[in-house]
Amino acid sequence: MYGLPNSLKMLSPAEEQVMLAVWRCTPPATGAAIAKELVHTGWASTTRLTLLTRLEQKGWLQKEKRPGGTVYLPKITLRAYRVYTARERLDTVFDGDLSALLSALLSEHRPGLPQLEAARALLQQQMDAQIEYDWYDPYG
Amino acid sequence: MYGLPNSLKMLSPAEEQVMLAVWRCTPPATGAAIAKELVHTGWASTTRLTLLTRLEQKGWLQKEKRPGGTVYLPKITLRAYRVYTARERLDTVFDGDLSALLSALLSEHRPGLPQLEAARALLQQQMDAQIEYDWYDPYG
DNA sequence: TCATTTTTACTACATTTGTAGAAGATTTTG
DNA sequence: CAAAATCTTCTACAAATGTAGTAAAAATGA
Repeated sequence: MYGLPNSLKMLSPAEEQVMLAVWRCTPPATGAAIAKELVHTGWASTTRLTLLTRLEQKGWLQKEKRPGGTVYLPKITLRAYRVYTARERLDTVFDGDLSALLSALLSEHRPGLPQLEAARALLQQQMDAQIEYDWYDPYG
Repeated sequence: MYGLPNSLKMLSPAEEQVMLAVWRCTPPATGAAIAKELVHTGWASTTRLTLLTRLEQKGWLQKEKRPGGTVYLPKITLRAYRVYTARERLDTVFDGDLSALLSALLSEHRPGLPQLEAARALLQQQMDAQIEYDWYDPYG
């Protein structure tokens, strides 16, 4: 449901920054809005534009010329990208081991209780669903 | 405690594969053992060696010539790298939001109950520690 | 130990990535 | 609308990355 089209390879770090900036904008993201989201990079405007163009060529964005300025529409949702990148790390570096990943995250970081509680609830919910599934599935 | 030395920038995908292969070996990792861990890549042996050399230059590995063959010693532990890369994704793509990351992981994947239970236990443990900390810390 | 196999060092090169100047097109503003 | 400010396109280029050949060195086997 959330996989990326096969043709989309991994983003380079600079490209990723641009995509994240686009996703941060209220759509449709205008050139100016994206620029604002990228001030922290200190890039020349041409650098930003080069990256936007490359992202369009690679199929991550769709550029649309409108009166008042060009807008850039993500072809991939942030949600899909998150699923993809999280999964990629889990499989590549953590051998698919969810608790190993979690443990790495917690080992340096002290998320607040609400964060932790929310995360735990998610897992609990997943577990409940799983149990129900096992219970009712005739092939389980 | 687990941060990478600042001088170490991110690994490229190919370099990461090599480091993962080295970590998979029982130390000390010999050239042959590493090669075995990388058969799936289909790389020419020179490709592998080029990458090993680059990793040494960049400070990820230490090469040691021994009678019987060179061995490669990781200067960075797998554990440290995992912490680093997990954290990097969390901050960059998930805005530091742990449950967002978790939710991305669960949305496509159906880890088994033991996996989920282990993960939940980890969180629970972290929460307990947190609560205790809040309770006793005079500055909390 | 000498030929055979394996490993390593050095070199090479195409592709991708990071970064931006010059110049033309567009938008904004007085 | 004309001048000023901004945006976009095209072009460029150095550095990093992916990939491997050639030849020298080391290990192995007979």
